[in-house]
Amino acid sequence: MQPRLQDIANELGVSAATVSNALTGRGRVSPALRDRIRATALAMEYRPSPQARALRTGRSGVIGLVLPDLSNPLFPAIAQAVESAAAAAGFGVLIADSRGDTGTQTDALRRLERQGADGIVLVPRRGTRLMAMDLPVAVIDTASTPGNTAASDHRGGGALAVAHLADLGHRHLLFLGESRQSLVQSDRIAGMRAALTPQMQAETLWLEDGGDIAATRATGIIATSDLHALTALTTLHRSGRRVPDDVSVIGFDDHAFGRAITPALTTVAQDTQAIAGAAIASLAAQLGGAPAPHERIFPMTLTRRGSTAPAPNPNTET
Amino acid sequence: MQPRLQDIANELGVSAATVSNALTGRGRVSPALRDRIRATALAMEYRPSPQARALRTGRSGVIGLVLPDLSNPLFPAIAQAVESAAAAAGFGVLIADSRGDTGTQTDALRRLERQGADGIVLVPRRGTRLMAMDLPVAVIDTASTPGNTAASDHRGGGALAVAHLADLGHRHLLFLGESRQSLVQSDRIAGMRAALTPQMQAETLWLEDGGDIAATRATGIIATSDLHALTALTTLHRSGRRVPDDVSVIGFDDHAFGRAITPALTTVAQDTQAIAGAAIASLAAQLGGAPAPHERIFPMTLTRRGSTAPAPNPNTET
DNA sequence: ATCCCCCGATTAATCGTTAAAGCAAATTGC
DNA sequence: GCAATTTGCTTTAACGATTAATCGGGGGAT
Repeated sequence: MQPRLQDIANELGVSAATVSNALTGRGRVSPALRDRIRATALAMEYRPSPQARALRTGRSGVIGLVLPDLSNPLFPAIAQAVESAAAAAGFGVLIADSRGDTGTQTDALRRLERQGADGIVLVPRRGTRLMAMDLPVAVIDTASTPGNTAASDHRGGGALAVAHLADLGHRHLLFLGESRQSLVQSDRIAGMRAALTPQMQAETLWLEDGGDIAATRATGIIATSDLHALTALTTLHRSGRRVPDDVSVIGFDDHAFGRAITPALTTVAQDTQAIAGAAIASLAAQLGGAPAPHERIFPMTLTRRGSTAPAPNPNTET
Repeated sequence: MQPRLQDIANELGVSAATVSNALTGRGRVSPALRDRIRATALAMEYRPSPQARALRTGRSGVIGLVLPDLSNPLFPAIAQAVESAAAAAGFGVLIADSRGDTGTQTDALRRLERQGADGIVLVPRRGTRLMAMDLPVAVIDTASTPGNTAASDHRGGGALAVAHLADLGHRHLLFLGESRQSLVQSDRIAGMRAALTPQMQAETLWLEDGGDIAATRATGIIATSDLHALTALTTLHRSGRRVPDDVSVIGFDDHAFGRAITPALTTVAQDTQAIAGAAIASLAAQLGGAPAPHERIFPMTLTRRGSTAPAPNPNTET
């Protein structure tokens, strides 16, 4: 059986309370005894019972992570970052996948609460209305979301992509989104639009409307995600246009497959580490009694790979 | 404050133990009182404290999930399936990402144990040696792994892919793997090899060795994952070979991007739901005192999409 | 020498739930 | 009709940690 606090106490002829004080460093224990206690605790491979500690202190050391859909390539990166930030802060991470549905999302939040999570990191399903919870919550979405805690500067990211293509001499762009409902996507496209120079023009194609990517005459395509960039890239290939020779393509979020394809995908990435860290820090602060820190926005970075190149000579076009 | 068992007891003038018995249905309570108790518990929105229950019963209702790498497109699907199977069985899921490293994997296992997981679902890093744990563990890997609990029939999956190409008249195949160390990959390729008909020939290319995919004269390529299939597909496109007109390509695991590309990727998928369900069932059985059920192997299924077509006419080749 | 204070430890009370034992009343068996 | 169960509920005692309250004693100040 696992040794308990009392076992260590018996071993040294002291009380369990003293052992607790020595290990947590909170009470008053003489330095000499403290060291002896720590040494024997180590020797006996003592592990405090998380359940007992949780019961007494009201803190489980576990936070919940609610994601819209793990099978969407966008989210595992966030999950990974949150997990590692949480682990670094001494928290475990309970996951819950809301599978797209906002109802399931509510269930997931309730379930995590029931399971004793100390706080929750929520990546909200689009169109979610935050319900009142008696747990600290950190929201990762966009600056446009009320109650948002940490997010990337999606507009700035969009601007980065446009600036990159502008530098390469592109004048005619296509912005590729999937759903107008997604705040992240519309923020990115808003940023793109705002960064256009007077010499440039751009059209926007929403995949939810249908429409043929290959029909465009744009020389640069910026998709709101790597997934749609991939669609663009393969569709273009198939219709005989070459990437990046004829058309340049940029994606978002730096998914693994972007490096697996030929040409590799130029992409605008989030600093998921920083965002996850900020979310966890916000929870930790709230748990420590501090008010929720204000929203933090992190810049995105563009990674240039093979899918972008200087615009083709206009003379050979038309 | 949350109502406690005692609060409900006071409300009805009974003892806390009776309330506990009524709610869990374990002790002896008259049906009439049981219903009254349940009704008031509902009315007072009573939620049992997971920590107190865990402390008393020694069961936390949480299982750990250890994955090699969430950023690898292969694993989120498994995570999602495990999460939903666990939720259905009333378990929460604590995730831990071992980030490739076997050392981190060991740490992750220890951490989950410390955090009070009742059991663990482990998708082992290649080359992992299972250490003895005093927790029930379910392993999801391959039938070739000693101690495996649930897995796909990877050999059978490989055979399916070969049979599909054989049906389409392909005679010369290329098998594309990444690492020989991966049991999953080598099992899949072994299955492919075994399914070759006498008229067929095949070469194997391991990406860890380097080598040019486009250099092959095979008319059918089977990659051990969608990711490598994607590499093959785009590399072929780039070198002027058309998919599926000149070369057919098959991947594994049915990742989301396989449907986003043009042509959509024919792929061999695992029944992740069934596997996750079996893993959770195994843990539940072990927690219930039963011996670990024997290994379960689930068939894979091939989904035909646009990347496979009849072999080109040999006359036009050469 | 006396008083006081603070250090260093102990005691005891909780946290909320459940398992086991106990006990009176109601029911059964013969 | 009386002993033997069964029923329905209560009491008691943990589970393993934290923490407020307490207490003895050594040392410094007066």
